[in-house]
Amino acid sequence: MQALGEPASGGEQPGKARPTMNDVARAAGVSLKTVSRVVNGVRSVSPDLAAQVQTAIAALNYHHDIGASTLRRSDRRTDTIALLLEDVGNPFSSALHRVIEDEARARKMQVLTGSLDEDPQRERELVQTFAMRRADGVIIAPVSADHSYLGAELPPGTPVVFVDRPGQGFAADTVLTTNVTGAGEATRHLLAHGHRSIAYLGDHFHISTAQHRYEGYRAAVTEAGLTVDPTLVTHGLHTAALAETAVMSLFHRPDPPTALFSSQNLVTIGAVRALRRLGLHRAVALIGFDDFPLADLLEPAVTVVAQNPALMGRTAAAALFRRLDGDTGEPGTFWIPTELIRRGSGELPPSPQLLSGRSGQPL
Amino acid sequence: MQALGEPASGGEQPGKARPTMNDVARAAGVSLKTVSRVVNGVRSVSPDLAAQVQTAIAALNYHHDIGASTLRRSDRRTDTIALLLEDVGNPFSSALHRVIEDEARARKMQVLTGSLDEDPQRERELVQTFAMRRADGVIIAPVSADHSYLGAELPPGTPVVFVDRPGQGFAADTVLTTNVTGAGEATRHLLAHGHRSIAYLGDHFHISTAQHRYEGYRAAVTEAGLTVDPTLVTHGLHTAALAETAVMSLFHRPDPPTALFSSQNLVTIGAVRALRRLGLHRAVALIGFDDFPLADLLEPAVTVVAQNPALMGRTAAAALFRRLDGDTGEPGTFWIPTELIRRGSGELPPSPQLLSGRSGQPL
DNA sequence: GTACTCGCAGACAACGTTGTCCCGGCCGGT
DNA sequence: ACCGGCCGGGACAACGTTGTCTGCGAGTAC
Repeated sequence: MQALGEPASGGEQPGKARPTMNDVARAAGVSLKTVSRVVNGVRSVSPDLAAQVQTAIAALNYHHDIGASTLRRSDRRTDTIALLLEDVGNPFSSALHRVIEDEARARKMQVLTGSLDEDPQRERELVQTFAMRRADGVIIAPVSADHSYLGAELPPGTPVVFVDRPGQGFAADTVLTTNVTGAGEATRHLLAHGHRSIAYLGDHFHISTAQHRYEGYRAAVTEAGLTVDPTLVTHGLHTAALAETAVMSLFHRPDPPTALFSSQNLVTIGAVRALRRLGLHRAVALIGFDDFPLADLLEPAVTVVAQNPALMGRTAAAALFRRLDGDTGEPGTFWIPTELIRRGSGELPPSPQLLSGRSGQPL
Repeated sequence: MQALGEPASGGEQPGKARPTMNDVARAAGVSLKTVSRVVNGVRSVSPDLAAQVQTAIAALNYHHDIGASTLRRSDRRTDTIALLLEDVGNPFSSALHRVIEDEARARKMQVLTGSLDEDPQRERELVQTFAMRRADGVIIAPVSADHSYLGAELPPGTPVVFVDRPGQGFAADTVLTTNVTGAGEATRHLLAHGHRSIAYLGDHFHISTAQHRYEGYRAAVTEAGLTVDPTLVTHGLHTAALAETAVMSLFHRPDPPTALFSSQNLVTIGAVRALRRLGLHRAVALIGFDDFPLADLLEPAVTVVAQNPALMGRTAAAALFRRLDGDTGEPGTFWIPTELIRRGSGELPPSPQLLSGRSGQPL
């Protein structure tokens, strides 16, 4: 077996460390600065000299040191953007990550990512770390309730973009889903199919998207001339398991709802599980906020209000790059629309069985 | 509205750039080196001097520059690890990413990620980029057929770990799923339920995991005293759509299989879609390699051979860190076992309807 | 023919930090 | 009282690169 990490090809002095521009200059018989010019593609070097330098670079297997370069350059660019997400492992975050990586690649920039896990402390730590690494810009799906710290942490002029949730106390471009509108549309869709008793299943209420989705639900119910029944509203459902138990208990009451609106992915899945266990999956209407893979293959297929993470990511990246290119206009908010995808679960009519339950018989 | 990116708090000279250790030293009335010592937590500084320095740091809002620090330090550590994945947006890759981020965090290291999209060229480019950024170590889910270039690209001694697939031409620690065994177990499970005609649905055959999973299928079929029917073997199914059409055509023949083994996530999903469309989802047995969310909520729930991306990621990170800590032993291969999860689709018996099809009637 | 310009290349300093060396003072032992 | 060792702290150089300035030779306009 080959020795560990041993270079396969030659071209290097055995005992020496990596070659520097100085070594290349010596080997090519030119000055250090000329090597620098060649490496940076400055056109003023004569072609034959440039060729000499290239030969020496290849012969010595020279590698440019971006760190040293960044230190010396006047613009101090690291060609790095910092990306702070809820959890790089979840589908929404990783979809954002992917498109932002693609946009960054087009500008020859690299992406440093970190997961926040709803922990404001972690958010600050990561911003600090990325600031020490001199990231050129920061895209944050914020978790903290106060972002005024960004002013002190980041060098003045560092572009920041908030995505998915608004930031507080720091003016920056912001990319948001039309949460109120989307949740309203879902709720109205259920109302239009005859439902009058629609339960709301929400994530922690301190999360701004959860607040807005609840607001959309509330507004739609109120517009329809109904009042929101507080016993049909649940907040704080952060996992599928919590959502499942919440839905189970909803249907152990004498007057269960005939439809569910769930404000988030995992909650929707928990709701599906609960309805299955109760045998009510064909009886209770369900619309979930945020699409998820295989929603179309469930029985019934799940109607959702789909977000557009790809467009959100592209928009956030574009906003960041515009700032990096020197735009210093007022920060703006970009609204990314949702799309109601009808698949079946949201089009179920109110179940007579459940309605009869209202007259007294528990399920 | 607040001006863009304007610092909220004071403590900085308006026209000046970020303060350096020199500024802090002047403000604290100590030498530059003492500031460095305090920042690096060297214990030999007297407590009161250290306090003075800390005060100055806070007053000036000083931020350490890791780039300059790295350049000067003798060990040249950047506390960065490079992670090259198939696609940071797919569930398997992002699961790996997440655990590796967590392990890195425990060592105060950051992760630079990039997606390869099955493109060997892209793999080389990213390795080059990350080498210029002097990543301390590299974890690669390889795509290239030849990794001897790593020897020239990376500084000698840089630890490399291959994950999910083996690397070629460069000796390094490797973390692999037991693909042959897992695929064999799935196939034997189908055989044990009476199936004699089991189709294999595979990804591009140049992908090593696809080869190994096919090998496990082939071995199990052969062991059972049967011969592999080449018309039941399909390679090159890289998307769900391709898999769907492949399965459709499998069942438009007079002697369709009674069971399917799909070698990959998207292929499994395509197969499920096809069986649904054919109305055969309760008639044809199916086992998929690699688990996926909601597999348990489909009808019937999908039996899978689950991989363990979390354990793979932890193992890869641990191997990398061991090298960073100085271990120079022979590189090894770590095998991560699979687990057969019985959910229903893999336990269906051969369908009489399909078997009768064999005597002549097309479906 | 001279002066001016322009293209090209090199010498030198500097980016912000840490490694190395050295100095001054304090301690304890004789 | 003197010496040796130790410890806290500072001066200086260096990491690998690029910005700036200067010099040289050739081309061009008068």
